[in-house]
Amino acid sequence: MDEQPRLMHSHTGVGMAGHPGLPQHMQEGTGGTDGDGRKQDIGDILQQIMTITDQSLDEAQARKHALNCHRMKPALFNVLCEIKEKTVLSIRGAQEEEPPDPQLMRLDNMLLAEGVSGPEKGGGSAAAAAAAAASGGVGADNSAEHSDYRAKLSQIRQIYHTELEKYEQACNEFTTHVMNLLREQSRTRPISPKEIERMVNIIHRKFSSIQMQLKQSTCEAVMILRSRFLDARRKRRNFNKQATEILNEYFYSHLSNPYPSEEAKEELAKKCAITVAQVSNWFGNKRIRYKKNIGKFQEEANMYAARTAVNAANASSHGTPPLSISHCHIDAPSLS
DNA sequence: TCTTATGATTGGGT
DNA sequence: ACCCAATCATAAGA
Repeated sequence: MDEQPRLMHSHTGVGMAGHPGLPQHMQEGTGGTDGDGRKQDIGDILQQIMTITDQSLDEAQARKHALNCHRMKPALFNVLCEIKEKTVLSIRGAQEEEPPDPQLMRLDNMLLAEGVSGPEKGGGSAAAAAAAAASGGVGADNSAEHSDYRAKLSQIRQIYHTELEKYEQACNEFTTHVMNLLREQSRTRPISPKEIERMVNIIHRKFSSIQMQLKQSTCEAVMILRSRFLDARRKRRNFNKQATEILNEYFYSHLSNPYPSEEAKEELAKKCAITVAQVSNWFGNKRIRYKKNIGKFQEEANMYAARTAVNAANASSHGTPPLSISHCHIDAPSLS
């Protein structure tokens, strides 16, 4: 226990006043008497350092060894650690355990939803499905339509993952390095395991803040990609022929009242593999455009009327008339 | 390249 | 909430 003080005061009485290596203001203490005492100690130590010789180095080495091997050393370090722990706790307060950052959670959720941070293939399908629904593409051209989107998304995903891995690796390397360093130092200065843990936490927090930046920029990239590829207006695709025929068939066979009910819209949407909203859009467009130029659509109207008539005839010859076809108007309709 | 067709959006009305 | 009308932006055709 008394080794340390002896070491500190082994060469007492040699003041530091006027020492060439020290700036003047260091010597003119403004603190109280306690500060003066401490400065005196520091002066002693400095003086010792200045007068170190090979011999004294050996001597110090021997002393250090002796100190390390002292039977009371663990106890001393324990006490010192305890004192340190208390001061640290009083300084830092109770803000150790912070709740998970809501913004980080939001970013995580979004990345997961976009299939960037999720499992390799499964996550992507959700975004692809959303893309399909938004663009209104159907069937075969669907996959071709979004292969580009998916390629870009997976590119983002790859960059994200490699970066994340890099950060993680760097974090782990740094953490182990610091831990080793602290463990090494704990032999010569009091460091409690708790302190090491705290240091590790600090490092992790730093790295996770870097990760958050990565996540944020990834999110931005995905949003830009989405807005570019999924803006249906930009990437408008015509409905396929079959869907258009189904819609036209309904329209011309209900020319007197071309307003499908919610249920009818749903059925049409299912048949055409498009959304109900798209069905509504189609009918809205069709009605207005038909009304604007009935003449232009006359041929089309006749064609569909004839076709439905043929269908009806065929169906009735088989004994089962179609449910949906009630009547066919070839004349000008009642749109107004 | 210019024109037309077409799906989606917007704004106003009921 | 639904519709109409105008408009946008792109696809498809000439």
